[in-house]
Amino acid sequence: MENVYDILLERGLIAQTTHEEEIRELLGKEKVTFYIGFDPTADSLHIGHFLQMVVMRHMQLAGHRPIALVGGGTAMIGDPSGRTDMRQMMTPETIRHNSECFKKQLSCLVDFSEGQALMVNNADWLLDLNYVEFLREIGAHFSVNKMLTAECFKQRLEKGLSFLEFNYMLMQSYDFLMLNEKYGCKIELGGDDQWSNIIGGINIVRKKRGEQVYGMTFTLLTNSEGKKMGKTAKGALWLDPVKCTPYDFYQYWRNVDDADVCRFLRLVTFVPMDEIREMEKWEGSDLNKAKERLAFEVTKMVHGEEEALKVQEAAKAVFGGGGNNADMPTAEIENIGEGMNILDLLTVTNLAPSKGEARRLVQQGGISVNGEKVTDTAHMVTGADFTDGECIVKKGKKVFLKVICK
RNA sequence: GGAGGAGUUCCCGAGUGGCCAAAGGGGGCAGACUGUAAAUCUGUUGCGUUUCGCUUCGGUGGUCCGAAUCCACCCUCCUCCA
Repeated sequence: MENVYDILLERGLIAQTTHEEEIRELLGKEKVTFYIGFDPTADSLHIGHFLQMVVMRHMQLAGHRPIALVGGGTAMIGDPSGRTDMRQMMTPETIRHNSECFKKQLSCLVDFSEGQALMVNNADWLLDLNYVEFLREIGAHFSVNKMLTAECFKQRLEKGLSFLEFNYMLMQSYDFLMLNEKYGCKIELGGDDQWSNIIGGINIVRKKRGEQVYGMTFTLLTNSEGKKMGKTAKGALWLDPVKCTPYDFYQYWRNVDDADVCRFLRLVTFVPMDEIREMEKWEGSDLNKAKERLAFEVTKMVHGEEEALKVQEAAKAVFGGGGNNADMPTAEIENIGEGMNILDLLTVTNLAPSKGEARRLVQQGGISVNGEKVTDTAHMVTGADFTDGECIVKKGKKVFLKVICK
């Protein structure tokens, strides 16, 4: 069987490793327990976490044992790495709720059955720590001088960094120590912004237990311009279908830049490399096929095959014209009565956030009703526009909405 | 604790009494071109009952016919000193 390290490398997932050769050898010869941490700062994971989940799956498929560490304890502190502002403090209740949500979402790629993967919460050991003891045991091994030079604090040193957050690195390092002690965890994985925190953990495990452990970070999802991915108009690209509908999720991937398709196929899907290499030769509008594949594969993993097929059909119907539009996004309105002004229709269906914007959209020719462009802001939409109680409103080129009249 | 400096619309940033719903850039949205791509060009980007009205420049009060702009107090952040 191919070494999973080579697979990760080939797919472009690996950003940095502490000991390349040793890690590769270790992964090739035995079942290794490794961990990735997730801080429960929201009630859903997003696409950035998804990449970590993909890595866990690659590792699990290769026979290794993942530990998903939920940062119930560290979330009480807030990770300052690479951030320009302080995180909002979270209440213990929120953190607990969020952790529960994570568990469900992680299960879509990671198999937690029969101890093949573990899920633990660092609140279990962090919350009961004794301050003085902790300082003596762990704090003594960290050099402030060194920490201050760490890349992850750089921005914060200009803006201000509270002592609370400064301690985050110690907490996360302690996690590794505990996981190593309890479960024999040997590798810590994480996003590339976690590099400093991971190094801290490795050092403390070596100092306290005399054991050599390893760290590896993964590429952050960025587009060809180096910007962070996963931001949509509505916010982050959440995995939760309520916070980001499967249709929107699919469309997001369907619309990535030409320059990014193949890289994303490598990073976030399990499409065999042979196929991807073939797609890399495609050019021009042929790339649309690759984008379709990407969108379908990712949606399938997150929302299931059935849902992925549905939204794919919906997308084809909508953009291809005709066909089944049963799964197009919809909005309901109460009663059309004697007709409704187009501006009102746009605002009540949330296609436009305000009347002013609705007016602008109409004036600039961005709105169509049943395929007919509407340019008059006084236009009335009447019962005659509804067939079987349905009416299709299009905003711009890509946003379709089926309005249902009850 | 002391001395300075700053807080403007989604973001950066100009604006130091009326011509300010506030320059410029970024981002967003829409139009043209296309391939549901990129680049480019054009328009637009507080809210509304839209040749007009209303709300907004950290907060609260004040001066003035009139305040983002002046005054007082407060809050937050930054820099230097302790």
